[in-house]
Formats: sequence, structure tokens, C-alpha cells
Amino acid sequence: MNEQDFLAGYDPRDYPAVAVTVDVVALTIREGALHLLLIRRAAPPYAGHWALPGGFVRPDEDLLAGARRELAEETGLGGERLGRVHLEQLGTYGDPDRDPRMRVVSIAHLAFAPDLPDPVADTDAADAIWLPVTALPNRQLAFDHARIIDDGLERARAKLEYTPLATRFLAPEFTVTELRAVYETVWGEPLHAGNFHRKVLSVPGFVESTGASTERGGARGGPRAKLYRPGTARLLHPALLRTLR
Amino acid sequence: MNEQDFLAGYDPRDYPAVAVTVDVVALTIREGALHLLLIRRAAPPYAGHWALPGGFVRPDEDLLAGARRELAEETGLGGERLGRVHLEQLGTYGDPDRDPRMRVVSIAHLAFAPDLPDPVADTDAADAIWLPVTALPNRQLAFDHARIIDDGLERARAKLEYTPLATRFLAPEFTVTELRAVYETVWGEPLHAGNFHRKVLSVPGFVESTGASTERGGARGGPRAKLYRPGTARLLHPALLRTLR
DNA sequence: TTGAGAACAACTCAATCTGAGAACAACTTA
DNA sequence: TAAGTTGTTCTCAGATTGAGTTGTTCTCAA
Repeated sequence: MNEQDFLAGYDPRDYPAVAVTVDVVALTIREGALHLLLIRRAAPPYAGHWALPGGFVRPDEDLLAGARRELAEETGLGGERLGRVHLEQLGTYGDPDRDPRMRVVSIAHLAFAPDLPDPVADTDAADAIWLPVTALPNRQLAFDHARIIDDGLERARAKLEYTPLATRFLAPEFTVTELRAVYETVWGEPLHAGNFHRKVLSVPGFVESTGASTERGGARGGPRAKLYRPGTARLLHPALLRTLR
Repeated sequence: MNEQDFLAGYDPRDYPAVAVTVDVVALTIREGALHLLLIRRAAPPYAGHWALPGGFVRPDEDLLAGARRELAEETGLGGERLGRVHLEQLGTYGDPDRDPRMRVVSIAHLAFAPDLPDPVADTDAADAIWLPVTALPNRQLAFDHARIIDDGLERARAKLEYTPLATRFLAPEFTVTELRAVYETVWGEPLHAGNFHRKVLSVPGFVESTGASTERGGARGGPRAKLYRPGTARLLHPALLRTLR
């Protein structure tokens, strides 16, 4: 049998039916707190429960594109603002019993977003909000989403150590203090301002100076801060290490 | 409609057919070189090409269990020796065109194995061998397996930095020099013996002494080396860093 | 207008860690 | 027995880190 014949005689229905979905753990920082995008499910199973935005992968759609589409639908955001969102694959969850309907394998993704507008509930979701991760309703999360969120948060904390992705939570131009606030928020611990400043400026390619400064000092005083933009490095060497874990 | 009715009326066939497979990037060290487990495909597509071991996920099988089963089938190994193999999820590959037959989403896994016997070709595979990664036939790899292998190798290199998984390439008891050889093989660069020794013994929980030493010195001379076994740490703090990347 | 407080940015300094090499004893093979 | 190899420990200069200080610029409120 040659390859031509083989493909012609191939019937996908011979194989066990598995549904493939993408889910998104979307993180942003609002008012100094780490927030997570959640929707409230309108339909069974888990109707009324909180869940990650997500849905079925379309037949001709790449996984990452599917995750980006779901994120766009749930946030109501178009291409421009979504373009500044970092999106990466987080992991795949395929426990045979994770969905009561059938076998569903879900490829979870992780998104780092600058402060975005409030999400727009669409037909799939009764409600959609940015929720502080400190207020997660662990008991009321659908499927295995509590575990996916845990994994996403741990991945986010780790990624700040060795990548410059913290800048993705900020505007295109930012101060060192704003960058430090991202680290403190995600890691949940205060950092030494002086040492952080020294470290950020010494790691090659982390940030580059714009030459400009903020228009005003801090809300409660202090001089105008210098402005930086993301550098060209994709990995930080040496990394910014959390001292304890 | 309550949840009961909903589940009863649910037809999986309403959803687009997607096949879900698991693949395994299995690494081991033989004769001082990093080797990868490959099979030669017997059936189309890509008949005659090299490919990663893998196959369809069974209906009631966890993803990791599926990967472990495929690895067992391909290596012909039973539970005992396979129990010492480290297996983790690597990433999911779901490009719509990656398989000419139909939409196939594959969850790739990464395995670290101590030196295993030669694999046994089964019905699926015309041939199965441990191949040195320096001799990879990039042009003759099936599907997107060249990229999966690249990702697996990079993950392996990174994992040695911050986890104690290098010990998984070794026997239950090993010397510091054998451990250093793992790092040198995977990273592809020589390391300073004295500094490596100091570092390994100073990282809490990386290795613990057995109190014993090897029966003989090295093959070409030198004193007997002390023996160690893996410690209890699951992460290395501080990490062993590659100096350049 | 001025004083108090805040915070950006730069600096200091001791403690620790790292890279490179040397020393030395214990072993091998020839 | 001699020559060479290797496991292990030590030394030391340079770099990095943690903690704190200083000086200046700014905001807010009296």
C-alpha cells in the first residue's frame, strides 16, 4: 500500500473521540494586586461556577491562535491591545475524568497582560471579571481549573526570575519602581529598592533608557523617575532570584 | 435543562474529530554520549522515516500513563527498571497540518533514563534504536519531531540547572565525577572538576553520602571515589548555572 | 510659602559566592 | 617501581549580593 492509498482509506472515526480545548490563565495587575480573568459558566456542567476562559479548538486553528481568540472574545479586545499581551503554552490537562461529558484534553495557556478594560460577557459566559488572585473561590472553580491556576501562578513567578516578561504587565514605557512593583505583586514579597534598581540596570538587555522622565513625581512625593522600555534580551543573565521559595 | 438531562443529550460526535497522541523524547547516556530513542516508521505516512516513540491515547488513560506505556512498549522494559525513569510533560504540538491524515494533537513528554538495554522493535516500528543526538538525521525525521526533539533537549539542559534530575541518568549510587559527566554530556561543555565538586556538596539535598567508596579507582588511575545517592531536594538552591548560553 | 514626608538614584561595605588554579594523596597501568 | 591519572581539598582574587546610608527632588498640607 503506498502513501496515497493509505491516506484515502483512512477514517478518523475509527479512533476514539476526544475533544480538544484551549484554556487561558490570563493575569494582569490592577491597583497593585494580581488579577485573574474568570468567567461564570452559564451552561452545565458546572453551571454557575467560575472557570477559565476557553473553548474548543477550531479545525484549522493553531493552539496558540485558539487561545488568543478565546482571550479576545472574553476580554472584548481587538488586535492592537491584544498584541502587547504575552501568551505561551502552560501545559496540557487530560485526566480521563476531568470533564463529565466526555474525554476532554485541554491545552492551558498563560497570558501576561497590561491593565486591560473590564471584560465583556458574551453568550458563553454569564459573567466575566478580573478577580484578585487572593480572593479565588477555590471551592467553586469548574473542572480542574483550580490546579491549572495554581500551575499558572507558579509558572508566572518562575518566569519573572529568568525572563524580562514582567515588562508585559506594564505600559510600553515604565519606571524601575513600576517594574519592581510587578515583581513584588507577583512574588508577594517586598524587595530592596536599591538592590533591585542596581540589578535591573546591570542585567544586559533587560531594559533600555528612553532618556525621558515622568512628568510628575510619585503620588506622595519624590523626584521624577527615569523612563525605560523593554530591552532586547529574551532571557535574563544573571537571573533575578527569589531568595527563598 | 438540568445537568442530568444535559449530559444525557450530549453527543461527542457533534464536535470536530481530533486525534490525541502522546510522544516521548527519551534520553539516556551511553558510552559518554547523549542518546535519544527513535523508531523507524513501518507504515505511512513517513514510512521509513525516523520518529519519536508514541501513539494514540487510550480512552481511559491518563496522558502521563500513556507516555509511560508507549515508552515501555518501545523499550521492551517492565515496571522495575522503568520505575527509575523520570517522565514529565514537555509540551503540546497541534499545528493543523502537522499530520497529513487528520488533525492530530500530540502531547510530547520528556524522559530521563539510566543506561537501558537496546530497544525491541515491535509491530508498529520497523526498527528502534538509541541514537546519539550528535548524529540526528534532521532531514529524515517524521512530522514535526525535529522541533520536538530540539525543545526536549533544551528543556533537559535547563532542568539540569535547577533540579537534581541529572541523577536519573545514573545508577542508584554514583560518584561526583559520574554526575559531572552527565552535566558535561548534556550541556556539551567541560566543567571545572573542583568547583563542580564543591557546588554539588554544598547545595542542600542534592546528594547524600552513602559512606562507601567505589571498589576500584578510575580506569586510568586515581583514588577510589566516594559514593552518593540522590538527596531529597526537588529543586536546587542555589542552582548550578551554565555560564554562557 | 514653607516644612514634613516620600521616594528615586547613587553609593558604601561586609559577607558570600564564583572562577581558576594548585596541592596532594590514592590509585592505575606499563 | 616509575609514570601518569584522578578524586578531593585548599587558596585566593574578583564578582555578586544583602543591607543600609546619603543626597536630592518632588508632593502635600499647614
